[in-house]
Parts: sequence; C-alpha cells; structure tokens
Amino acid sequence: MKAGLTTREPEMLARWEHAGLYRQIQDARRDAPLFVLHDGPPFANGDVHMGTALNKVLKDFIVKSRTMLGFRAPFVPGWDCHGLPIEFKVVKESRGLSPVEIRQRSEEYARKFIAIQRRQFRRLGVFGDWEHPYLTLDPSYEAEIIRTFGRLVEKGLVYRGKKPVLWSTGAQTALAEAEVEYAQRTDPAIYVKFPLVSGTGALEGAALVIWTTTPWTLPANVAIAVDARAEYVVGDFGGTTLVVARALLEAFAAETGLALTGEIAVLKGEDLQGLQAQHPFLPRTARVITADFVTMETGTGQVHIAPGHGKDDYIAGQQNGLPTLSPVDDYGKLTEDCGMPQWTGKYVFAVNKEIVEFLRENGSLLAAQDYTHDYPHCWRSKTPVVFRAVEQFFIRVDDLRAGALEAVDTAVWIPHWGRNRIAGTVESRPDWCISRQRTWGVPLPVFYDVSGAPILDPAVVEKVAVLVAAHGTNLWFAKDDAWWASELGLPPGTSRRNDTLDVWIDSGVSHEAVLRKRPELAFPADVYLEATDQHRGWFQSSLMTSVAMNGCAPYRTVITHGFVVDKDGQKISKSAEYKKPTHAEHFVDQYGADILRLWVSSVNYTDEVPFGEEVFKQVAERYRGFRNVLRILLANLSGFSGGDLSGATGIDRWVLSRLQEVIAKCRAAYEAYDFRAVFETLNQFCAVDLSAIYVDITKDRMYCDAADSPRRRATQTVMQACFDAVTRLLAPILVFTADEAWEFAGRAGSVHLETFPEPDAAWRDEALEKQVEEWLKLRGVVYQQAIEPARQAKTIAKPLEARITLQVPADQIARLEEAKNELEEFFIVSEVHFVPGPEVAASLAKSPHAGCARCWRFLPSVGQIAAQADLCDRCAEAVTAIAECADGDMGTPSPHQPIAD
RNA sequence: GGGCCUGUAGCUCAGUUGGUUAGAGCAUGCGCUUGAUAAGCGCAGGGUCACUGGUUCGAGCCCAGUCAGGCCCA
Repeated sequence: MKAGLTTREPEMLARWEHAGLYRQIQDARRDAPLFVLHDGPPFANGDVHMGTALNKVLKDFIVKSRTMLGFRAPFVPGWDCHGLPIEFKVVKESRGLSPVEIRQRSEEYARKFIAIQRRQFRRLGVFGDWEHPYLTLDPSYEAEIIRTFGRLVEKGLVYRGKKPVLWSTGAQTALAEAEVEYAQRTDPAIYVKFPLVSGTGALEGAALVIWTTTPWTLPANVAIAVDARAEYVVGDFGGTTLVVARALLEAFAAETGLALTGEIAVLKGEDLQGLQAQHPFLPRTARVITADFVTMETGTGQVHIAPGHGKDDYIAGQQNGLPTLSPVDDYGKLTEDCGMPQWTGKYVFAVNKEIVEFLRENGSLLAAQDYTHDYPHCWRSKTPVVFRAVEQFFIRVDDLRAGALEAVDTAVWIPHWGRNRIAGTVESRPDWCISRQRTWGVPLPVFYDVSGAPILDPAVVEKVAVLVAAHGTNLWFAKDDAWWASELGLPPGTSRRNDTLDVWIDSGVSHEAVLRKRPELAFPADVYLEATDQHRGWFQSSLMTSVAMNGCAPYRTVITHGFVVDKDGQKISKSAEYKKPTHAEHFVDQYGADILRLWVSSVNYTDEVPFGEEVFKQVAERYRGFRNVLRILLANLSGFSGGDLSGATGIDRWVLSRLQEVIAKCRAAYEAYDFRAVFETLNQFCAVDLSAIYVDITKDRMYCDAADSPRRRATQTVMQACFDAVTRLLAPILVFTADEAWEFAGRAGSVHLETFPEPDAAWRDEALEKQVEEWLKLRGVVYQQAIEPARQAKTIAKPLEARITLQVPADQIARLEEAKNELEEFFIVSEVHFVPGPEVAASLAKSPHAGCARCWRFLPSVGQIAAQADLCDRCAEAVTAIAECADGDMGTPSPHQPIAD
C-alpha cells in the first residue's frame, strides 16, 4: 500500500491536471461568497523543505476546507525572486559580471527554482493557479513596487539619511554579511585621553580614556559611551587624573603602565552621562552617553562612539540624537571633512600610524600596542572592510506607528499571542531603511541633479513605473543616464545610482500588486498564514505599506505556525553537520504526499512542529487505519443501490448519531483552522466507532443476513452515510486517497468539487449514545472477566463459542433482557444470560449448542432443519432465498471484492 | 542580555470556569481470529503532568523562580 501511494498519487495528479480540476472548482463556485487566502511568497531558492511544505499544506487545508464549506476560495501562489542569496550565488559562480549579466543570471536562477518548487508543491496535492503564479520579478509586479514607492514619497514618508554599511574599499561597493570573510590582521590598539570640560568636584581636571583598534575613526568621534550601572573610579594615575572602570583597573595598569595611585572618587556610569570631553585633535567635544553594549572585557569601560563607522555606534547615535559623520570616500580615503588637512586623501589603514604619532605628540596617547584580531575582509578583493555611512533612504516609521498599532488590533491573530508579538515589533522598530547597494532587485527610482541632490518626485517615479511595466527593471541597468533623463524629461546632467529597494518592499506590497490587481482576488485578504518569524518580516512589511497606503491592515486574520524541529525537539540546522533528511521530497517519495499531509494535520502547528522518521512511521500507520476503514465500508457497500432505515437496530442509529457529532465537530474545527481536531475526531470515529465497534459487530449481518434483509439494508444505508461523510471530511487532508475512494464508490466527478456534509439534528440521539456507552462498559467487563481468561485458558478460541452469564443489579435486568439479541450481537457472542447480583460481573461457559457452519454462532436452532443440518434457522432461510433466485452455489457467503486496495 | 512562546505516557495529542484512582490514538508485550488477512479483534504494561517553592480544604490547571527548547531582537 505504501508503494501504491507513491505511484498512484502522480497518476491521479496527472488526471486532475488534465481535467483542469482547479478551474472546475473555481467555475463551480463562481457565485459563491469569496474567501481569500493570500500566499506569502517563498524565496525562489532551493528545494521545498519540510517547513515550506508545512506552510503550503496548511494553506491548502484552508483553501480546500473553505471551498468545501461553500466559499469561492481561489489560491494564487507566488514567489519572492529578488535578493542577495541569489545574487550572491550567481556572483560567486563567475566573477567580473556586469550588472546586466548578474541580473540575467539571477533571473534564470530564480526561474529554475520556481519551476522546481512549483512541481514539488503540486506534488503535495496543493491546488492553485499554478499556471499563473505571481512573481516579484514580473514587470507588472515590479512596476507596482515602484508605484508604491512613489505613493510613499507623495505622502512625505520617505527621507534620505546616512547609515553605516559594510564597505569594500577594494571593490568600492557595499557588502552584505554573507560577502564578508574573517581573517587575522594587526592594528594599533590605543588608549586615548579625552579631558573633561564639564563636571565639577572630583571630575574637575580629570580625563576620560577610550580604547580603540581603529584610530582612523577618531575624526568621526562624537561621543563616549559608558555602562550606566558599572562602577568607575576617578583617580590619580602617576600624576594625571583619569576615569577608568573599576573592573578594568588591573588590565589598564598592565597595558599602559599607569597604576592607580590614589582614588579620588567613585561614580556610576549614569553619573557621567551628559558630561562633555574634549576631542583629542578636533575643536569639539564628545558627549558621554550610556549604552548597554559597553562591556568590561577590554579597554576602559568607556567606548569611543563614531555613529558613521559602526552598527552599535549608529544605533546609539540615533537614540541620543548624535550626528553621523563619515569622512571616508569610496576608496577608503579620508575626505577633507575629517578636519585634518594633512590626513585628507590618505587610505584609512595607512593613516592609522600617523594618527597614533600625532596623538603621541600632542599628549593624548596613553599607550599603544599592536593588536592582532579577526577582522572582516571583502570576499572578493580580500581587502579589509570598513564600516562607512552612506546615503540611504528611509521610511518614517514614527509617522506610521500609531496607525499600524491600531490596525494590528483590527485583525484576528491565531494563536492570540501573535498580536503581542507584532505589536512589540511595531513599537520598537526604528525607521525602515529601504535602500540597498545591490544589483538583483528593483531599482530605487531616484535621480540626482547636477549638484547631486536627489529628485524625489512622485511624477517622475510614475513615469519610471510605466516604463518598467512595459520593459521590466532591466531597463534601469541597460540604459544610461542620458537616455533616462531624456525619456523622463529631466534636465541633461541628471544622473541615477545603482541602489535597489529592500526586498521586504517587494513582498510587502503584494497586497497592491496581487490582491488588488488580480480580478479573482480582493483586498484585504481574509487570511495570511506564515511561520512565526514573519511577525517581523512579511506580516510587518505588509502592514506598514498597507497602513501607509490604505490606512488599514491588508489582512483580517493572521495565522502563524512554528518551525519544524526534529523529534528530539532540536532545531533543524541547515549546517553541514545536520545529516537527517529535511526536504519534503524525501518524505513524499518514501511515504506519499497524503501521509505528509496527514502529518501536518496531526500536529499542533502553533508550536514547534516535530517530524522525523519515527513520526512519519506512526502517521503512516494512522493512514492505513483511515484507508482500511474506507475500504471495508466500500466492500460492504458493493452492490448496494440504496435502501432505508426500516430495519435499523440500536447500533445503526448509534453510529448515525455519532456521525452527526463528528460532522459538526469537523466543520467547526475546519472553520477554526484547527486541523488537528479534525484529525483526532475522524481518527477516533474511524478507529474506534467504525473499525473496532460498528464494522466488527455488523460483520455477522453483512455476511449472513439475506442480501436484501431490512436489517442488512439499513446497515448499508448507515455505512453509505459514514463513507460519504468521512470521505468528504477527509478530502482536504487526504486529497488523493479521498478522491480515489470517491471514484471507487462510483461517484461522478471529484470529491473536491463537493461540499462538506451538514449535521442532521434529527439523527442525534443522546439517550442512545449514553446507552451504548453503558453497553461498552458491559462489553469491557465481559471481555476482561470472561472471554479473555477463557481464551488464555484455551477454554474457547473465539467469542462466538461463549455463553455469557452477566451479573447486573436486579433493577437493570428487565431493560437488558429487552435488548438481549442486540447485546449478543454487540458482544459478538452466541448467548447472553442475565442474573441479579450486587455488582456487574461476567462469567463464561462453552456453549452447549452446535455451531452454525455459515455464521459460526452456536445456537439451539442448528440441526433443527433436516435439509440443512449444519445451519441455524436464519442461515437456512437465507440460503434458501439465495437458491431460489440464483443458480450458483451460494451456500456460504461470498467474500466481497477487495476494493481500493 | 531583552521580547513573545512552549515543556502531560516511547511518539502525536486531549485534559472543560482548579475538585474523586490524569485520557485517546499509534507504538510495545501477550493472546485470539483467518469471511477487512501486506488486514481485523481483545487484554495488558507504561505518566512523582520539566524542576523548585507559594496561594488554596484541594493544582496538570493559578502565582514566582529555575532548567530545557523555539522564533525574533541585541
């Protein structure tokens, strides 16, 4: 059967595609109320991983179940195509490519993986408009990205500022983290005095001391950071009054030879906050600020802050309103802004030495050593990297924050704590830097006039959008400044740069580019569903752009799922040491897509989601349970052409009643996106109510009653209802198996065109359900106390050989006697007698009667009919009836044809 | 280090507003059946509810802390 799935599923897939099943479903729901699940685009890179599969299958559960709940639920899959990981791979493969070439190859790369992932998603049984996905590299999509930027400009939400980036002075380009490699190099480590110019008492005449390994950043110094809670000593160090963190006094003495000779005062870092200290060579002061990244590992506990030359420095600068200075050019040479003419034009790593000498001469230098450390280098030019502030464009998040927080509360967050998570990130996020110095992306549509000032004009941006919609963004890279200037009616001399937009803008505007553009969709979406990392990612970028443009959230409900973890609860590492399979294809090839889907339905997706071989083996067992139940129902229904419930017994009505509950529970669970509850409910119903109880008990009548006996027909009617409902309810999960069963049952069309069954209150019978619960308790006693011991003792082999004596409280006997025949069937024994007693107890005797050759029950009627001496009265009658209307030998029941194996 | 979250049998999960000996399915063991048979049925074993304190007549459920794990920041 396992082997069956992996070959049968692709066959069914081919049939679906040939028949255009997705189209059929959409057509069938043409006038139904709309339900939009908007696909968050996966990155077009790599194979479909278990996490991606989990995400897509959950989405498919929603789309299919809403469809079966009566909605029109289109699914337009998408891919995120731009971005560094692709560009990086392309550039790594072959160097020296022009931007146009990089973009060509990046697109090829993205399209290759879109094709691969699309095949893998389809293989999972995910329905959608796979022929027309949305791609962020489509010219029409790119144009929407550019238009959105224009709208943001129009609303005054975009500004230009400086921010430090990793910069390769060898390649004159910004680098991403991934493009940096670490190598050892030796730099001067220096201790520098900053005399205090404010401060009274003990601090009068004292100097702060910083430690740095990048002397060339001193011209950009604007502050000194201390740890607010740490203790600092103001003391005499061989004639000069210095401030040093207490924790570093010893190390300071060892490194500089300056030992504390007299303690003047002790202060907390926070007491130093706000003081001004004289810059060692520039006519300005550095302000003392506090920062939580100050450590007591090296230095003095006082950190030189140059916001233009470090990430921490920049953040601290933003928080304290400090200017971002960065007097370094593209080649790593100091510019005249450094304020020291003798250093201007010199390479920063060369000028270090001169700076140190200068400090030594002017008395600011307390000590200098060579310091060897791991330092980032450009992976391409191998030159040491600098942090350098460059012009960037930002979105004013402060102007959006209040609106975004309000919008958060208009959406439903599943699980509910998702609300806190996104609110937290929205509250704390700084302005959004939307420019990147990359090639594989949508160009930042900004021009510069001859003086170098940016032209931020929505009308110009719109013109760019129109050109891009027609020709794609390659145009930006293929044409020169003069072409663009003339095309857009800008003055000659207008130039443009090679910045691209942050890829979070790409996917973050999908509500504009997809929800509003596709005729079959609508804004806002009913549901967004992604992993929890997207609270900071797509959920937030989409929220910000939508609040900016629409003043509301782009979604009504946001569902998040956890990450997949292996069965030990460890995260699935992408590193080389992690050897276990993590690709969906591995599990699909081994077990089948339906089993992968059943796995998704069986876990609590709001937590971390465990998987692994053991988990899959277990799920595969459960799959067999479902499959076998469908099979036996189909087998029992073979030749059945409709009937009624006139011959129904208690157990039939009980199953029918239970079925109504199952239907109601499953529908409610699907509505609440609680697929695990669907799984549990159907599993319980199939494994226990149907397999262990109903089907087992009714075997006797299915095999031995006359084919058209009212009792048998009633049972088939009930089984028909069970099969029909279970197959439909299972369809969103076991997409292939359910449709296969539907086909075997002779139904026209796909089960995926159907709707879910609706519970019929008329069939609910809670009194009966209670009664059967009591019977089940009695059955437990019968098996525990009578049948099981007798089997172990080899008194009997099968329960039908047993005559049970059941002791029950006297007041219950009359009621039980009434149901005596049903209880014999229910216990699957030949005879039951009731005797009064203080408590429920069961005992057993081997039946004194002969066994019927046909139904295997031991009954007094066996042998009473001379013509059929080995049969009981019921079987004799059934055989006679068969003989009258048929010619074949039907004395024993024919095994039903195995169906759907 | 900070924010959000998770931790119940070997596995996946239930455990209603705190209230009797904590449940299910699967897996395991033993047995039965051989008319669901690369199936089916029965019985059994298995949990100091992560740990430690606290509130309460009573806590898997409430509170605090610890440990372990996840995501996002730093």
